Amino acid sequence: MFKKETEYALRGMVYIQLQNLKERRPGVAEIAREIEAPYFFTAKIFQRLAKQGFVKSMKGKGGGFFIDPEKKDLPLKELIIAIEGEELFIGCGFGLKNCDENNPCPMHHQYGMIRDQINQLVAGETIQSLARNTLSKTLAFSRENVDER
Amino acid sequence: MFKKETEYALRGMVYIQLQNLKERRPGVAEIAREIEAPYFFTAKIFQRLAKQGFVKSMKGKGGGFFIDPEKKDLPLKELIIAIEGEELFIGCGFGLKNCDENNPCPMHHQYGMIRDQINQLVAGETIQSLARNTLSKTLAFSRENVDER
DNA sequence: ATATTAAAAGACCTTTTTATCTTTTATTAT
DNA sequence: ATAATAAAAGATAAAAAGGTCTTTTAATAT
Repeated sequence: MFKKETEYALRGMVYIQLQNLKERRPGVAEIAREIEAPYFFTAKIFQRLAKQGFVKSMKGKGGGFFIDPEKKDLPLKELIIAIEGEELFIGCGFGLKNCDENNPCPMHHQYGMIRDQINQLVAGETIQSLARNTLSKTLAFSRENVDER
Repeated sequence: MFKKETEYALRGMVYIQLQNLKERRPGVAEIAREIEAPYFFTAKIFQRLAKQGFVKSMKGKGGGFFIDPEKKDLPLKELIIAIEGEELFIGCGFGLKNCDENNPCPMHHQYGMIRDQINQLVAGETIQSLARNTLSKTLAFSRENVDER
């Protein structure tokens, strides 16, 4: 569905957000290790995202990445479009350039529903909301490790 | 969503089926022209699909491609998997290798619904059913051209 | 028979995606 | 000040996707 670059970016952004909530600023080495992505590729991706303002960074000792609090509720869609373009969100399943209601491809209706659902997902979720999902899942999971006697 | 190769294959297969219904066997040149795909790339794609049995072909004068009547109700999924693999139908939206109910990615639930819908579409439709869609649309469209006085 | 037609085979090329590495610049703890 | 740390920049390279071309094989109409 998404490109590798997008997957790494999403995983990394959620990881950064989770660490930021603990008052930490992870560096590339930590991010790459935790999200299981190649170090240099991860570096390049976040360098680009920093330049585009999706993430902030600090150089030097104690430096690392953090998410601008003003941007933490930005829909995933904006981030994904910045990385891989909007083809997935507007394109035709058959690859036709002029597929619409008046000139529909053979899957027009069925594919339209899927595309709508994809749009709904990425427009509705944010890095913040995904981090919260993880947090509540982790909490639920760690509860199983609680000694309940 | 799909790879270019898959898009061309789907468009071409539906075109072949539509022509077969008119007792015609289109050649590569005609198919490529009609589906607006590069000639040699189209040739390669259908050569491969012929080898895999998704389509039959005849060489020489009057030759061309046609769909084995026994295969015309084969789900699109089989065709698509043969071309680009099954990643789209089983993979995690975050790109995690071990994403499941017990170890879900932050989008697990939401993405699962989309993946299910994709699977439903490609498992339910066939080249035959898509050709029928086109036919009924074309009919509806050409009706507008009918002089109704 | 043979000329013509059309697919099969496979070598080759280009672009995009994915990944790696080196050098430079900025920051901070000491 | 300076040593250590970490991101920025940018060159390079490997792999996959997308596309092109030439030669060979098979079929058929004449």
